[in-house]
Amino acid sequence: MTITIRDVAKRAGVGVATVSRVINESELVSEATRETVKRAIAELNYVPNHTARRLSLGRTMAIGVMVPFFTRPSAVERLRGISDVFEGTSFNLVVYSIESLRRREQYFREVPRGDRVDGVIVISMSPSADDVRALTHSSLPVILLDAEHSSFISMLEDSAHGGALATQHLVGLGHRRIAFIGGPFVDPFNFARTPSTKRLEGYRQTLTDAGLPIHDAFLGVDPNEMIGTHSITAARELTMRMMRLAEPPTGIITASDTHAFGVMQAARELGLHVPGDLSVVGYDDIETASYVELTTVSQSLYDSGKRSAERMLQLLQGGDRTPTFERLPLDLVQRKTTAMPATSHQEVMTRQP
Amino acid sequence: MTITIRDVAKRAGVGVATVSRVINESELVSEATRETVKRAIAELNYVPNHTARRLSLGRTMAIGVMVPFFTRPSAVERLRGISDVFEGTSFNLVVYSIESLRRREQYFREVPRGDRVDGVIVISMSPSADDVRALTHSSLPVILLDAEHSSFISMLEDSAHGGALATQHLVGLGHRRIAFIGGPFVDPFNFARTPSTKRLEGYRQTLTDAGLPIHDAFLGVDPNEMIGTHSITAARELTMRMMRLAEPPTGIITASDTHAFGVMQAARELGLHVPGDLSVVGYDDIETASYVELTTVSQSLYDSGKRSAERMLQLLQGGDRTPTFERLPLDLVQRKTTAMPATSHQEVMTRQP
DNA sequence: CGCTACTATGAAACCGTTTCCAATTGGTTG
DNA sequence: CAACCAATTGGAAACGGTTTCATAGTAGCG
Repeated sequence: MTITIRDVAKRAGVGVATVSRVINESELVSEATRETVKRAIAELNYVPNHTARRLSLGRTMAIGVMVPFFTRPSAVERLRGISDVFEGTSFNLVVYSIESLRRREQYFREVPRGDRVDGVIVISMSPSADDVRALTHSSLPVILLDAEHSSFISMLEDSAHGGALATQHLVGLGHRRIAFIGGPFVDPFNFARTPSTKRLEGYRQTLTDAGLPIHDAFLGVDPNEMIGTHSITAARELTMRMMRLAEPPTGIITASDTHAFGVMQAARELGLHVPGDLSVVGYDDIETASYVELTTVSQSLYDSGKRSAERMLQLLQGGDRTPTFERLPLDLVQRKTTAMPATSHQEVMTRQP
Repeated sequence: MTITIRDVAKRAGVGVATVSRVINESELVSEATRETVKRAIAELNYVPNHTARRLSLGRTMAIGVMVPFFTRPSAVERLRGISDVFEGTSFNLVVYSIESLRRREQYFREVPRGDRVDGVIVISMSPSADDVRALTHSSLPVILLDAEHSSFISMLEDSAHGGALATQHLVGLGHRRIAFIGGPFVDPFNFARTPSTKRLEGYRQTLTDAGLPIHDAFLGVDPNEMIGTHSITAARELTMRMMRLAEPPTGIITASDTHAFGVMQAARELGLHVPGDLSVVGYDDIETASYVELTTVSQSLYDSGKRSAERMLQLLQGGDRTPTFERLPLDLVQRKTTAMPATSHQEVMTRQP
């Protein structure tokens, strides 16, 4: 049915080995035969079978990215960075989207075997002891992005610091009643603490340092199990509730830009002006954040994706594989959703019993 | 190095064929040997080599999605729909992201060969004559999403109708000076007309039908070659220019939500209130559109992705492959960026010479 | 002119599965 | 008890490439 290397060999009147050499641009072929073979390839419209090649080569020319919910905005940004790097190479990018515990287990079992990819970038997942065994057993190069483990090259932001950055920004503007909305706090896939947890810690620490009280009513916990799913509506409802308190917050910091969008939606519905009546700080700096002029903590998602892919490329070319830890940069990007608290508004609200 | 089916066979004291039968849950193995083999597999921690299996089987258990710039919001939405469907099956999803003409050609040449995937979903690309040949030559099932060709099952919205919907909405609200911002009008990858072009047609037709004039100054052409790249800044600048006209538009319809975001950004910078001073209509209804309460033409991106994946699943199970055309539904989603034109503002502006 | 050294080439082994086909076994039937 | 049948089983041939290794041919050199 399909044309194989043998058909080409027959047509060109040479052996299969020679055809293979021509395909792989080996030097060991005379100019004359090379031409003959190339013509035969063109005439038959032959394309080498990828699977067969993989099998015999032992290499796949593909790198795998394992990522939970790859359509989440932050995942998309990182993937864009990774994709842009591999675009220029002969490596293919295979995205393993993890949307259930079953898939997670399956992929951690199968992908590292090395018969599917030549390297793995794991995003936003702390590998379990079993995972580590699976990953190290194969001798595949591994990079952890937005996660950390002593056995692998890891790249991660300092979430607590990020939470502190956001909080300090509001404190600096004069806010004294600052709420936090975020979650989930436990990763449903590996039961580890999520970055949200640490961002919350940074928030608490900053308030304490500033001598400000920590109110339970100012902690909004997104009850969703899945990261990024419906976090907008969750944040919207939490905000609604908070803003109806006798003494509502004047500023809200969030654990993700998506949460921040929910907060802003609630503000709109309540007729509150941002930042006049309420300041909002996001986290991640996804592309959309700039459309709506959201003040946010920038994770340089795109750049970190790019960086991890470049690092992977080095590893594939025999680069040093000793585990290193890279602290990703974090910046507060001030846009137009934060301002000094409106004292007038504050007074009006406090007068309510 | 790695353990193969032969190692298992040796350990279990059986032939490789038997081991293979156990793996594939064939009935033709006695209960006793099945147990022995299973134990051996467990002891050796054996996992079948995926590539070898593919080669031997001729099936890949993967379906490919070819899509330009898969991190574009609209592409992400469609992918999410597709991904959600395949999540429940044993098929893997392989995304072929097309970011250059070179890649486009490479993928159209290689992917349809059938040694990589068992089926192809092509998004937002009209296949050229060569592509059609390549796609039909292999006997792979093919589905076109957001594109149309008589040789394949196609699913596409009526862009002209969508452009008309948006325009009619503004006309109905009483707007008489309506601008259009969109582009690119030619797909850089296949030199075909883009949906933008047809949306523009719908806009023009509607204005003509309503007896309204068509001003050249009210046509904003996004000069970007690449779909979705920097369309925000392009739209922002086009809006800036338009709003400084002696008689600026009171409403702007766009060829994508991203363009609409650019329009809104410009409005904010000019101190114009949306929808009080300017009405804005987007196109696509990407997730972000609802955050910012953008009135837009909904393409049901997620649903269309889902639909195409389900259809593919049917084909893979031997479903009918005769080319059909499915017109995707289109709806105007009215949110909060459109309203009646402000007559006062209009008057003020028209008085300027 | 004979020997060596090197280049170009093809046959065959290999990668790790699945599957066809033949062989063995044990049980049933006439 | 011979013959036949069904149920298991294993050897070997695919699948379509790459690569080792041996060999034929040729050029260089003394």
